[in-house]
Amino acid sequence: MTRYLVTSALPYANGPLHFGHIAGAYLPADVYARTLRQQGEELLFVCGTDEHGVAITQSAEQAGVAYAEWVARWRDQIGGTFEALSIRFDVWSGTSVAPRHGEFSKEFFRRLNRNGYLVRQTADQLYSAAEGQFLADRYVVGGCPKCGYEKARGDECPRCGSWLDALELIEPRSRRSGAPLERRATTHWYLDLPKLRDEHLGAWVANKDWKPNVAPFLNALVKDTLPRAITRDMAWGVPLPEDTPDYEPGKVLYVWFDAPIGYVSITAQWCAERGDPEGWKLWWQSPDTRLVHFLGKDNIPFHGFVFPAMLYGQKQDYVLPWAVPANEFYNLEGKKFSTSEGWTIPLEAFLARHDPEVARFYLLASCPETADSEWLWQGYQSAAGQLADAIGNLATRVLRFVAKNAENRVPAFEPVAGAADERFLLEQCGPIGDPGEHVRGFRFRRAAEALIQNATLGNVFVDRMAPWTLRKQDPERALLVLHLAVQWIANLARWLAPVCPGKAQSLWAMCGGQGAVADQGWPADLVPGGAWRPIPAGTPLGEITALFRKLDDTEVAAEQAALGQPPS
RNA sequence: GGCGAGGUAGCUCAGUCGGUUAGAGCACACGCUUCAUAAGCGUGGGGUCGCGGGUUCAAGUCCCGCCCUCGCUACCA
Repeated sequence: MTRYLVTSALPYANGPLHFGHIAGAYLPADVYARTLRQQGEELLFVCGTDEHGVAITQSAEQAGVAYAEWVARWRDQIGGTFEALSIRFDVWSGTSVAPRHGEFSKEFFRRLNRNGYLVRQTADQLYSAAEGQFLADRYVVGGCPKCGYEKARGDECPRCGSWLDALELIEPRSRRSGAPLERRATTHWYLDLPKLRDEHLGAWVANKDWKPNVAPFLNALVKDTLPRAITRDMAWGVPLPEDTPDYEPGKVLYVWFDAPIGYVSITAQWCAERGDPEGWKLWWQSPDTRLVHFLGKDNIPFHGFVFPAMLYGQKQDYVLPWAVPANEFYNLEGKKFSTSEGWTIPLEAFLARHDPEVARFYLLASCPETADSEWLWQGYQSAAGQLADAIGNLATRVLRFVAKNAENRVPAFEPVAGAADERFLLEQCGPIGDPGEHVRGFRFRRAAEALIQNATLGNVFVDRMAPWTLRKQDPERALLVLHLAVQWIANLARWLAPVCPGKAQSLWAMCGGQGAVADQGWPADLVPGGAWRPIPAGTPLGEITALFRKLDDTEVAAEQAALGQPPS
């Protein structure tokens, strides 16, 4: 049986997440996972923080905190963000704490080496004796060999724009400490991407059905690929296996290499916690698995080529990604999100004034599927209005009417007497959308539209039937109509559950539904006489409340005005 | 510089293999309705499809050139 292994790009444990990240790699994945699960699929949703790398060591040192504590802080902080937004992984961990992460990473390295996909190369790099480490190009400053500018960076000169090799800089020094640097030879391991491409990955990439915004980019990348270094001289990370030929201490696996292996080790953690230490193999090495990587476009090279190459190079029947729904970038009111400049929406402030479930809907409805898109406060206002007017108001107008005129219970339904009205609802009030189909096709904006479309269909039905008129002229028929309307709203709750889980639960309960709405399956058989009516006749309604609050213009103006204020 | 993506209604965006009069939502205008969160339903106005040329019976769609926006350019994850 097919099973789905869903991942979201591991966030780097060095700063907060903002709505741009959420809209790109996390919320769509969560909605996908919830939808498929509600449709009965077997699915595992894994994520955790990416916790190695030099950027983390520098930030931790600057903060005067041990590396492990620094990443734990961000792991908890980011985990809290997901929790607040109801983004729920089956397992949330991190690459420095998943119990077998080091073991898996070393094993990946060993097998790649044994299978002939690693090469060693020695090259000069700039070494800081004062800091006791080699420095990445971007952490080096010095004189530009082209224009003489004194503060050129190791990768690029900000004045003349030339591309630079850090070794060409005049009097190179550390950007942080200003300490002078020396050339020193170091030997590193490289992943032989050209070889992996020629054996299998090139054809795999060329034949895969990528999203149209991904295919040209990825094919160009694969064509020009070079071997890529996978080790670094530093202390924080997964050490090289000691049984490596010509082993030298002091080297760790480069963070980009061990990070995606986190998907595997975190899966193994979940399995082990359930008493099945070898269960990860079923998820990673069975042809029945569909591996789905959600990510932002910055991660396309890794998930579309490099990590698949690492998996293939194991020769252990690892599955390669089945789908890589890569989203573009998400901006805020016309500019990039920038935490340092205050051009962001701080989560605590947002939660104090707004509803995270409305944010989920709006982020989904505006998600950067095919092109960059943006958060607009007016758009958020409009989305809240759509939810309140189309869904919330449909519920209250129908349910309050039932409460007043039908003893607050789901009225009875006579299939024969009600057949014409059922047919009218399902066939004459507009096309029925299926948000689930759109979600499966990674068309999240369409899924949000389909949700509203189905709510509108309910409103059309109520308007055409006018139960307030029928009540006086044909009370029995009015009850049939109300029965159908309540059942339709109960289905709306089921469609809504992956996007706004809490609201959907409230809506379900208002209709008299028992248990968790996410356990009620997906609406199906929406044809006259079909089994699409989930609530038994006679069920008492739950408490009826307004589901969604709308924003007025002054709130929107205040939010817009708050942008760009540096964080206090 | 190189590579890639994009430019369609006031706003956000669809538009399949070239094929009827270029679509949707929001916003706006008018009408209907009064059950409901001043909500709902219906109708309508609104577009030189970035600019110029070409191919074709036919171009938003294919080809060439130009303008503009954005991203990447690999040891930053």
